[in-house]
Amino acid sequence: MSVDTSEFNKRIYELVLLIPKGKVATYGQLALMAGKPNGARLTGKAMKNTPIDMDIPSHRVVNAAGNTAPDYVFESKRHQRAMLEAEGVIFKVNGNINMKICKWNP
DNA sequence: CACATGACGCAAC
DNA sequence: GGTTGCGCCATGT
Repeated sequence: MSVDTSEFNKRIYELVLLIPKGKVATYGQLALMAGKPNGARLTGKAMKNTPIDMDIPSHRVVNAAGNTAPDYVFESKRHQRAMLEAEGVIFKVNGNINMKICKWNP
């Protein structure tokens, strides 16, 4: 267990908390901000490790393609898409998020 | 200790 | 412009 990983996850959570409503961030984006240019996969692991009990809007984190995560990680059913839509995130007809508009730009 | 897997990203086809 | 393959880091078997 590298201590660095723990710090990384912590940063990821902080960043996710900073994602404004109606916007979404990509794994690569968060990973880059957290100090891991190529740690996109680590971001995913970090999220998976994050208990939904917290106030972390993990549903605002999507992949670069604007595709939402599988339902099994969200114990709260497949709410991710619904929640995002409720927050104003625009989904394209194919089911992907319109990153052009909804991508978080800090 | 080596191989396989994963809420991924980007380059190439 | 959609699809396929390889690469990235960390963890699990």
